[in-house]
Amino acid sequence: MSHTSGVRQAQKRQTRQALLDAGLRLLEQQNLSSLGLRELTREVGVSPAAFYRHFPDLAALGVALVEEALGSLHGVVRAVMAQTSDSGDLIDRAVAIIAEYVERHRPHIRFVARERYGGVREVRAAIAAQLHRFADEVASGLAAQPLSAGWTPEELRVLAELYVDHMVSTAAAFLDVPADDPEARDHLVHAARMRLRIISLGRAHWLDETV
Amino acid sequence: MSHTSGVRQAQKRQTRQALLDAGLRLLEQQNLSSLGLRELTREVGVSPAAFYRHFPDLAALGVALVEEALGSLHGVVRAVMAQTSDSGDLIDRAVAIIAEYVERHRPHIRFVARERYGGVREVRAAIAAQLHRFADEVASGLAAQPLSAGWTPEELRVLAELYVDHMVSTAAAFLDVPADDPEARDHLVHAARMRLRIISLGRAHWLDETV
DNA sequence: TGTACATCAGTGAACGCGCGTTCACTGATGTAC
DNA sequence: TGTACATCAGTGAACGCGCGTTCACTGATGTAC
Repeated sequence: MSHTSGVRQAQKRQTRQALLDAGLRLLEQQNLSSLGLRELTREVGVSPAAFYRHFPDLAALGVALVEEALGSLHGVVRAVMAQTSDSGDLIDRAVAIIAEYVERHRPHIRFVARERYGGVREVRAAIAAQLHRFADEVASGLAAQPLSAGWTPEELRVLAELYVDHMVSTAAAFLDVPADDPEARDHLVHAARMRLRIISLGRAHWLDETV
Repeated sequence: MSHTSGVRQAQKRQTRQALLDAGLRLLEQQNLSSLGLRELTREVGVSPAAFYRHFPDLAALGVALVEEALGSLHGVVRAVMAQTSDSGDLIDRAVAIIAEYVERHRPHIRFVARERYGGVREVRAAIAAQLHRFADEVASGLAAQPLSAGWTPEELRVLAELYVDHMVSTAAAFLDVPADDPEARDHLVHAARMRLRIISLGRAHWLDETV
């Protein structure tokens, strides 16, 4: 029908996606820098040479996986930050959202945790850029809150990074919880909430100190 | 002279240490799981087979590097925690100590950051065990402080983990600062202090909430 | 002190293996008329 | 609609290479007497 859709184009996209999916699957057990090109194409069921029709090398596939893993989280972060107050309710909801996101995207999150300080420069840079964007989004969400009156932009930025750090280390902690251990999960949820409350309490009293 | 010293024993230790040193050097640029045994022994100047006189495989060498990297930090952590108050002074000193430790053990810290969620199970487990011990040490240091009156052991543990998390992510951030950029370094020191102050403020007001 | 034997850290050659990349190709899809 | 040519995703064979591990060995160090 329409020449823009294109059977060929659709099939190519399909193979590309199969490479990404198989890569993610194989990367649950290993590093990107130890993943083999032949190992990957074998898993997909195409010839090794076919890989080059989609990516110049495995680093480029890794960068694409970063986008897949974190791209859709920006909307989530902005939505959470748009909610009004910093009450206990909001904290509980934020933790629940992180926990659920990790559970539904476990391989993606594991990949990001592994490669954040991993051996492939391009992938490290892509992850750092995404986390930087998260901090931007949290910072501008914080700036809109009444509690932030009297804070300099630099101070808000530091606070935002603290929240993002907390989000990352909480997500990484959830990775270690087996899917069938709700008790350990609850324990982690409880600890994450407490940590967030401590940070938020510190935030509320920050200006006391200097006045 | 003494049969316990032993020239042979000393030479063996020397080669073992050369393997560890060369490993650390090579791991500045790559993962443990992509480090080659032949690559390592070539760097040291021994035959590939010589490696097996010291370690069963590269994972065991990784575990030894974890001990080398973090073993000596426990004394430092306990010393910092033994100091009396949670004043601004103490925070500044703690941050300075982290910054200095990272600067003096850059390759070790980089290795730990890389392999914390890396591809080698034994090494991940060794790092997790060390961080667990740090949290224990911080928790028992906190318990001795007057400010901790009214806290349950579980709450103190969560707080300790928050401090350890902060220590880890601060150390990782210092890794990205080039050695010849004191301005970026100062910026990081400032941000790390602020984050620690926010956490400590939250700690000081924790009991307000539930009273 | 001297001698005869034991230990064992390190050697060097050999093995089979899977790797990343290249290349000319095939045949289904797309395009022009 | 039908035909002739262009495009290009995927093939399969070939390449040279470095890998981890094994093995019988060598020769300096250690030990017993």
